[in-house]
Amino acid sequence: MLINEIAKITGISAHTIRFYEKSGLIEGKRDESIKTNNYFHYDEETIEKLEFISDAKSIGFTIREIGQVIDAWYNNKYTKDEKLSILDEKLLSLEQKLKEIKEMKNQIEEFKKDVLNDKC
Amino acid sequence: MLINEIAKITGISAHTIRFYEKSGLIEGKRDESIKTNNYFHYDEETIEKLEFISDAKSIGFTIREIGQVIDAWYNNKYTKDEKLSILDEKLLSLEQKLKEIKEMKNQIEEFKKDVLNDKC
DNA sequence: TACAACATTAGAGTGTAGTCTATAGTTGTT
DNA sequence: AACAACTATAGACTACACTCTAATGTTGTA
Repeated sequence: MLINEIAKITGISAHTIRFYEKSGLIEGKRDESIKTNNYFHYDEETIEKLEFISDAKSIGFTIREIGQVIDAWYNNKYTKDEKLSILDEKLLSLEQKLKEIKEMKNQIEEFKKDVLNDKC
Repeated sequence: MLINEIAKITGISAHTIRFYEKSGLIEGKRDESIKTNNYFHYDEETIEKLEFISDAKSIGFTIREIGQVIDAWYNNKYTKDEKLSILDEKLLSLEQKLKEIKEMKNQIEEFKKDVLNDKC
């Protein structure tokens, strides 16, 4: 797949995909048998990664954090223990986010009560 | 309270407090009886607001969103119905965030399984 | 073969949310 | 009165995450 095809599938613009590539989140391969151009080719795994990136961004992970998780998932940049420790750290921060969001829900429910009771 | 006192209490720098003030999230009052300076004075309510801002930022609300909630909570910029509708909208988006975070937790659990089973 | 549609790169520009600097004036202590 | 510590304002600067432009080259269709 060339960049525009994967862009269409994922709904992420070619510009942004190139930005993610420069940021080290994904990696296209060049077809060495083709000498006339140096187009990048992307595979199914890249689609998975881009979908993960969208999800992770939407919950507030930074590019750097997403890169760590992707490396822990796909690459051999880390040992098994390092991978597990990165993933556990992310799980912890997700727990924390869950807690914060639940607290915020309660607080906004309180605001609602105040509004209903004309207290503000 | 002057700016440095409220900064110390909330742990938010005076610079950032001024930035929030310019952004319309909080509002200091000037003491009209003092003619020699135009220092801003802040009250307990501003501390509450700043603490809310910290919490809301941490779960990914933008300044604009935080401003809406603060206006729905404290100001008479909106009618009762408008206030309730803003707060309900935020509750919905928090529900959505909860869902996304739970899904992400599951996905990272899957990554962990793959790492444990040497599948990546 | 013309030419639209695609590809690459470097680098500029945008919006958000601060963060810092410079300048100038004020307050409180010695 | 001197001086440190505070205050306000404007505007410059930063980091992040895009988003776009320009220049240049390649591919596929009429």
